[in-house]
Amino acid sequence: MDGERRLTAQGQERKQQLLDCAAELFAERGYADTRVIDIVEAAGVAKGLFYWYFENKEALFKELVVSIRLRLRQHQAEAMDPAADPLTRLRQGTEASVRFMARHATFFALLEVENLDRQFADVLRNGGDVHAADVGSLVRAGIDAGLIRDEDPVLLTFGVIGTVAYYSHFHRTGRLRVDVDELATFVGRSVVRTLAADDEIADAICADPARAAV
Amino acid sequence: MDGERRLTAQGQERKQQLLDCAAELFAERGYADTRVIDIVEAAGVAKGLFYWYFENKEALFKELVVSIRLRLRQHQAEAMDPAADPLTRLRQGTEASVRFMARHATFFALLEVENLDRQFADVLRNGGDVHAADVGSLVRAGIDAGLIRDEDPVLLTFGVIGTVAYYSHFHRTGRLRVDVDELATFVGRSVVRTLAADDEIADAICADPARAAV
Amino acid sequence: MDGERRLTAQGQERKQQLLDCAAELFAERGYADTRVIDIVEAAGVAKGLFYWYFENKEALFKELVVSIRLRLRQHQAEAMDPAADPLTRLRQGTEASVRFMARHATFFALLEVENLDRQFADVLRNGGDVHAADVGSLVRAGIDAGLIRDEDPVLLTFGVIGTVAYYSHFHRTGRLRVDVDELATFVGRSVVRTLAADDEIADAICADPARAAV
Amino acid sequence: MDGERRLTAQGQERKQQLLDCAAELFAERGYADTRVIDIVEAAGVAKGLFYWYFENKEALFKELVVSIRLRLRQHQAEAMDPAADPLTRLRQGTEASVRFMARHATFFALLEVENLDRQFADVLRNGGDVHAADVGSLVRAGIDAGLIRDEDPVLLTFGVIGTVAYYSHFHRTGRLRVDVDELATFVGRSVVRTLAADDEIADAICADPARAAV
DNA sequence: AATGAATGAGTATTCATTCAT
DNA sequence: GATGAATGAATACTCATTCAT
Repeated sequence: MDGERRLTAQGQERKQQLLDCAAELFAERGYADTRVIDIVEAAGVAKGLFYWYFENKEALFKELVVSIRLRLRQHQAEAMDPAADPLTRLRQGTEASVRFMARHATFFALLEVENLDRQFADVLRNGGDVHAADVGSLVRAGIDAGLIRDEDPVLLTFGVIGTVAYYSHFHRTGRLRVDVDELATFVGRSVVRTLAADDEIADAICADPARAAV
Repeated sequence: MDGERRLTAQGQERKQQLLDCAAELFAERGYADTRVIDIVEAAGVAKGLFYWYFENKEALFKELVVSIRLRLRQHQAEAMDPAADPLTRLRQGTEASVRFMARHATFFALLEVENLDRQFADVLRNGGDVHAADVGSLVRAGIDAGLIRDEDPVLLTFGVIGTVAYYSHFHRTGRLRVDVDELATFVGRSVVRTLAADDEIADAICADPARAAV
Repeated sequence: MDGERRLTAQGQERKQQLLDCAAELFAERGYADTRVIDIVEAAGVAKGLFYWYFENKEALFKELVVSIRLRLRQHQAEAMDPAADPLTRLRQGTEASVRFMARHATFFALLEVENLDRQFADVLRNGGDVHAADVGSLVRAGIDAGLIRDEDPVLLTFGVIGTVAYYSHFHRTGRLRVDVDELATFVGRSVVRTLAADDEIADAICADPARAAV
Repeated sequence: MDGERRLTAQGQERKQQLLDCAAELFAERGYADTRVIDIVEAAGVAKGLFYWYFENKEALFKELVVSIRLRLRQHQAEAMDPAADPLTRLRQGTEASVRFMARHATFFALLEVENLDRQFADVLRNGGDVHAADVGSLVRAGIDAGLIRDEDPVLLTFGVIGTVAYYSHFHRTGRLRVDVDELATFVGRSVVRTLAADDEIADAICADPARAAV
């Protein structure tokens, strides 16, 4: 109704509290199986208060998604050495993504709602497109630099995104029982090897010990 | 209560009809947004008949999942040359999977429910595990034959599965606008390149024109 | 539809089989919780056959009630010495009733439906009225003979009926854990004592060892 | 889930209103034939509110049963002279019960569900057991005092309970068309006469004009 | 800001009964 | 007589959202 409600500091906290409780519950049970009353009970407030902070359940979810996407992107940016070559940057971004997704596993379970619920297609798609653009420009730069195989950059781009997403998924759902560090390194190298124009380049990039610590 | 109802030929047809209608609707609108009445209306029968053939909505869904998994596996088996080396077989199976999933895109949208709905975790997980075992044994054989990089076979296996799944997903959801043949070939090669012990092997396997036509 | 269908000998048997199965199930679970399909499954026949023998579920129930009532009445008649005085006859009838109801406990659980389901009020009421008339005439004869207290015969009559019914109920439902013979004797004496004009008469009647063996 | 919801004064009223409406409807049509919507419509509230106050239809019914039982017991307690002998107290309790059950005939029709619906067996049984214990201790005291015949106290106890229940039943269902006062007096005397050790005692107790006016 | 009572649209499931074969 | 597929009316319960206080 208000579009954007002006909140006091205390109000901000309350809202964040609701967002956090909701995120955890959504991740645990999924969107449909999490009732508004579950969220407010987890936060220890009355049902009516939910609608003081959020338009409705859907709005909260979208807010959650946008915020997670944003934080992931920031994390990736911080992990990538601006001075490095595109393929190294991709490796760094990949490792950072795997780590971040493992650390916020509950959050990312949410994003997979995408596949199901048409009602969220737009928010999710939008976030995905931004990410695809980020990766895409690196891939193109890598091709131009002769580091990455000269194939359809769109296909290569989705390969990178998919690899990260799927390994994270299997890790999160417990099918892949390995250490996060090991996983991040493996996925980073895997991406490099798939993209690299030849073995030599791949080996060189993979050998580089300077990987982001985030 | 009945476990397995004995059906006449006509009954079998009716049941299949309901399964088909349901599959289409599930794919279109998702599981939750497809009501039982939608299914029976699509089939042109009365509501009560649904419960003659199925315990409930959930049971129908599970039956659907199991059947699709089964058909995919058969398709893969047919596509793989029993006489070929493991890596070639993986390439054949990968291509066949991409094609099959593209052809039955509506069906496979369903399988992604997995991520969301805990109530189906077991059926879906089970199907996934069977598949993982299939791929895993090929990967191991490939490593033994020196064709595949000597790394953790479990990680490699999930890389293959994830690559196929994600490319199919992006293709199905329209983010990847390419021809199925092109996609299948690309994914097949991509998998080979990621797994192959070195460039030479990868090139040799990828150059082989003898790919399954299914 | 047919009102009265003409049945072959085999048909009669089939019908009786359905009646027996139904009686047992009704007694176990009550009328509402016994489905037609439970009855036919218990009898090992198809659902449709039920409606060959009975108008509907309600009709079967009523038929059951009438038949049980009839048998009880016959049993009582056989137990009562035609030559005996009214109070002795009441004692004999009472004992016989208790025994019969214990023997057919499952049947009699059914009759208590009366209290609940308005739809059966008439059949049940009707049966009860016949019984009340039987007992009533004995009570009146007893009063005339000076054996029974000179009070409102209607009240006394319902006292007899109620005493039998309630003791049988408590026995059937397991609240009263005594031997049937003991119970029958006790109830018989109890009725006599309540009705008898004085202690002497009561003692005399109760002392009489000649009780029906049915 | 909530166990016991904390209610405001207004809430208490609303809940009682629903209980009252439900009691009336249950009595009129029986439990099964009273739909939740009938109850809320009678109370003039929305369907959903029912589930704010009660877990479900069954829970409301059980609450109703417990409350009626409680009130009956209080009524009996008030009617019995603490200084009187056990047999007199039984007579007083009996008369009070008959009056109370006549006054709340609609309520007591409900309790007879017991016979049918296994789902309520426990609540009802429990209430009945408490009552049986109350009566039982008086019976035993009467035997010890030489006022009551020296027979199995359990059998005698159920005789008292059954007599009251059955007379009330016949009265409620219209088979016994007498004045409540007359009925109460009659049942009281009848119980006394059945229990009393001899005529003299019975006559003495019955002659006592000091009966409870409740 | 906060409460919690009130609303009501939405849906899976049951089961007696019918009927073509 | 017998089968079992087909029908459809009937109903309890959920939960997002609103609103008076």
